[in-house]
This record gives sequence, C-alpha cells and structure tokens, in this order.
Amino acid sequence: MSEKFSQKRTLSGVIAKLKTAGLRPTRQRIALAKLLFEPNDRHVTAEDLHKKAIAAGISVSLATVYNTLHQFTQKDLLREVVVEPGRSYFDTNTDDHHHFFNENTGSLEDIPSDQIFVSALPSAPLGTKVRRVDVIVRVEEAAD
Amino acid sequence: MSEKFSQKRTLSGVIAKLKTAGLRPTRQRIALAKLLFEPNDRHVTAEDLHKKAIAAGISVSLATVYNTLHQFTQKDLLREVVVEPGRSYFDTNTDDHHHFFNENTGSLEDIPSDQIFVSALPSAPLGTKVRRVDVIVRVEEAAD
DNA sequence: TCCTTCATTAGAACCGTTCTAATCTATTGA
DNA sequence: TCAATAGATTAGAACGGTTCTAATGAAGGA
Repeated sequence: MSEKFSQKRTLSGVIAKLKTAGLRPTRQRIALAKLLFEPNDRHVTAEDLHKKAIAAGISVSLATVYNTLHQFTQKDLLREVVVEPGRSYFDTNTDDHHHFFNENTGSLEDIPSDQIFVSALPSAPLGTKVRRVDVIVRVEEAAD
Repeated sequence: MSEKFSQKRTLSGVIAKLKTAGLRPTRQRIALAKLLFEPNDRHVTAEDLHKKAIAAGISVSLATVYNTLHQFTQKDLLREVVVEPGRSYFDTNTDDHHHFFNENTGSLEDIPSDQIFVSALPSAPLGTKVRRVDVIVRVEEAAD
C-alpha cells in the first residue's frame, strides 16, 4: 500500500520479468522496463523512450534503447507495429489486437481483438505459414 | 495485332492515363508508367523500379523515380503499402484488397478483397474518419 | 575476489528518402 | 513557328532513423 511497498513490488516484478525472459536485469533494462510497462503510454518509438528516459534522469544511450526494444520484442515483452515507412513503433500490449492509426497526428490506438473480426483467410502461399494478421485502420482528421 | 500496333496502343494509353491524371506526359513518366502498368510486377520499391528502368536503357534519376511514385500514388494510379520500417512498396493494384507479406523473402502477394472479410469495426476515434483498412497477413517460411 | 561473459556506450557508418538549386522540356499563346 | 513560362528532371548533398564498431563497464559464477 505504501509508495515504498508498491515501488519495491514494481521493481522486483520488473526484475523477475527480465530474468524470466532470459535477460540480465541491468540498470538500463530495469529503468526502461519500468518506463515501458506502466499502464499508460502503450505505443512508443525509440526516440520517445530515449527522451523519456533522459527526462526521468536515467542515463542511457540511444543504442541501448534500440537494443533493449529489439530484445524485448524478441522475448515477446513488446510487439513492433509497422505503420509508417522510416519509423518503428513498439507496443507494450502483446495480446492479439489491432490498431487505429491517425495519419495526421501519427498516433496509434488499440482495437481490442473482440471488436474486430477477420474472416476466412485464403490459405497462405505455398511453403509458408501465417505468423500474424495485422489490421491497421488508417484514419484522418474529419474535415468539418 | 502486330507488335507495332499493340505498342502504339500501350503508348497512347499510357499518355492518356497521365493526361487524365493531370500529369504531363514526359519522357521519364511515360517510360516509368510503361514499366509499372504491365500485367506483372505489381509490387515495387523505388530502387527496384530505378534498376529496372536503367536495365531497360531508360535514363532516369532516382529522384525522379521517387517523385513519380509519389505523384502516381497521389493520383490513385498506385497505392503505397507499408509493411517494413525503412522501405516503401508501391502496388500497381489500386483496387480494394489486402496482402500476404513474407517476412523471410520480403515478397508481397495480393489477397483479393472477396477472399477476406473484416467485420464491424468499432467507430473511429473522435474527430476522425476512416480512410482505409489494411490487412497484412505476415507469413514466414514453413519449417519442415 | 577474479574471471568470463554479456551489456553499454559514443560516435561513425549506413541506407532509404528528401531536398536543393541549376538545367532542361512541355506547353501555351502570339 | 517561336518565344516565354510553368513545370519537370537532375546530380549530389543533406537528412533522419537505425545499426554498427570497437572500446569500456557491469553482472554473476567459480
């Protein structure tokens, strides 16, 4: 209940998460994980996270941010979302779901998988198997 | 029926297409359009098209290829497909349809819109309207 | 504690794309 | 037909996000 307790709980939770994933709980990875796995801010770019870390007084290089984002993605702690050429978003929600992408603002918003339904795919090309289905609903500011 | 006739027909067709779109039928645009709007090769990157043009003996700069691809996209002669960060694909099929994307080979394949069905989207975020729905079925080489 | 392995770092390199500003070409109207 | 002009093309530089390099630092096992 106390701040101290919840902080400790978060910290140990984060460390456990990293260990389970087979990643050494280093200072930088712990700090980035704490920034990432908060309830808000589900979609970040590498630069977003780097700025956020610096702003929070955490000394971490951009290279480490990239390394960490890729490692987390590989360990299924994050999911990469591709919506724009030349910029990667990382989503802290790894559940099966889809996205609204606002082309004017660049903002992403989750669509829970029970609010959208993709039917009867044709079979995958010969010699391949389906890894994932991504639905991106591209929206723009309504002119009114 | 003769080569001469079909060639002439293609050429004038391409010129008409450009004029209708409000684009001057320049030497470069005509040549690129002829390469693009053939029955095959529906998904190209800028570099693909540039190489192809050079290989076909057409002298055109990479900047013009980019300009042309963007102009064609803007005039709905092409459609941009975003599947990988850091590289844009352009699709000569502008009909409503979706894609298989092979993450191992980087190849794209169309899924006709009548072979896939996306149901009941939740309403778009406040103040926005839906521009397009993209479904990307990510496949990988089947291990066997 | 020492040693080995792995992680972090600053800065350079990279690569696809866009920009710049000079040159060239299609089009229009006289 | 021939300017005049608006628009297109170009080479090469610049850009921006990402990755690489090789040197330093930290974690964890013996």
